[in-house]
Amino acid sequence: MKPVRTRFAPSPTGYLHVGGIRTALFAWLVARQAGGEFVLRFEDTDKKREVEGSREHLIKSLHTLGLKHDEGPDIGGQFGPYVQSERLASYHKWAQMLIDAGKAYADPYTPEQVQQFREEAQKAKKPFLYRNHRPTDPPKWDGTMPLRFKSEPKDYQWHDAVMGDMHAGAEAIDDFILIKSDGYPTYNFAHIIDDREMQISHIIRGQEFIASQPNYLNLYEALEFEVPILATVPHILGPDGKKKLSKRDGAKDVLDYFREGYLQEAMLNFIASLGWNDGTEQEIFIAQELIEKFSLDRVQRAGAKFDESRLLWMNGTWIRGLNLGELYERSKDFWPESSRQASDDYKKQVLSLIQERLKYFAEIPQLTDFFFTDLPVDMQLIDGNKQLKKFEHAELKGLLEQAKASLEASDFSAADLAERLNVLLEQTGQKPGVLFSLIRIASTQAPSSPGLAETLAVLGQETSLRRIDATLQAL
RNA sequence: GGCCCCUUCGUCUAGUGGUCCAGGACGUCAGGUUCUCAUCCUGAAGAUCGCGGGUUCGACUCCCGCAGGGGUCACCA
Repeated sequence: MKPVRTRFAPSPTGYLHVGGIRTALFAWLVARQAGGEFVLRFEDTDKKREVEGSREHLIKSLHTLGLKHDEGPDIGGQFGPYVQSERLASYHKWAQMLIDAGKAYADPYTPEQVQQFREEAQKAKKPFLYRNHRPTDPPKWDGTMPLRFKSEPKDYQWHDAVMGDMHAGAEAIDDFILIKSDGYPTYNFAHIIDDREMQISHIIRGQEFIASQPNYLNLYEALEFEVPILATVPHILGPDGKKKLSKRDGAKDVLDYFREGYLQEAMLNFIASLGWNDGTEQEIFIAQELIEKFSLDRVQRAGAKFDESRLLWMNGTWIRGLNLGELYERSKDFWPESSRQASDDYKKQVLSLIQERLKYFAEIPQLTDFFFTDLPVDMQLIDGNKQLKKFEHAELKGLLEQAKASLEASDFSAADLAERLNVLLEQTGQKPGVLFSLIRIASTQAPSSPGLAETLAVLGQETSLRRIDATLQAL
């Protein structure tokens, strides 16, 4: 049994979205499960499409999700370099071997001529096959023309760890380009050489490569390479459920989710369970469980739609599961401006009150602002309240005066406050819906808040009474 | 158009011939938890298993056809 070595091989052409990161996650899980290596490789053979800074961005995305690679451009490894543009000598060496064996030849046509062949095929409603135009006496390859693979078309059957048994006819095989006229290899050629030289055991990649697989098999044969285990992962579809999730259609950068305060664990859990399950009814998985339970053959063959509401739920579940100290550490960048002067201890008290209503950290400001600053008295909160609007302001004022008197005598522990609120209920003969709403609105000026007694306890006596006074004056 | 892949509640899915007039989760709706929001709990609606044939005593599960969706047919990956 060969050691398991998986790879994630993005081209540095931008950021990583949820669909891309899932392929990386699966590769990482397979490696970790087997105690193998997870390799990062940059496929930068298209210099025109390269985006400045995307290499760092890609690495950061991977690491933020906890997908640490064992070998890669930034950390090296014994099979480097891990950047295709630095491996040109290798591609040319193998290309020369193919030429010598009569299995590769120079493409004498201009791009315009090839394009014309393509259009003719299209017009005839036939698939375009370059090999139908294969030159009988190609010139010697001097590096200024593309180098093409001289294919040997035939039927193929192969096994895919996700898709199962696959097959394709000889018509799927063509003379594809190995080396472009700029001297760089195509993906089709380079990845095969790299995977061989880096001793990659599993190729886990997106569905867009399925149609090329017969070509690759043909090339493996010509090169006399062993074919790695193949696993084709279906695309994640956008919310419209049609097209694959793509940057062009506004798919979010995974780092954007972290900027909004999604937890790494939730994201990992969500992405893994999009199109994969362990056969039980378990929904929440920690990374270690994913490593233990993941298997390629339980990955769905159909593409799954990206459902953000499920991610939101999952993130809330993970937030609720964190202990307070951990939650506080993670949420530090998300507190509102108004909290700047507040102590860590105070903020932790606030956090414990909102923990169960928090779905992602970017909500913290709107959930907590009133804990840090006196909001202006908004009579609409009272006049628009379905319980309170039935009362005259004078009546409400009387109720609030009674409440104030009781609160003035409280030690402001949550227990004492709860007790006093109960007594007030009896004394005034009012329903909680009336009395509590009134006090809550007066002391927070927020449309919603955590439980009344706890909120008052955290706000403290001085602040609570000051706000109640402000409301009394407005009534 | 050729080739290839896919098709179970709105969404993610369980399901490998009878235990499925289809189970779970998200979402939605209703009720409960002394106020709001959220959590939590309970309940409800929601899939004639894409359609049509067959095989079988019996099919979501096997076979054939069809339709729909997707991928691909680049000197992009």
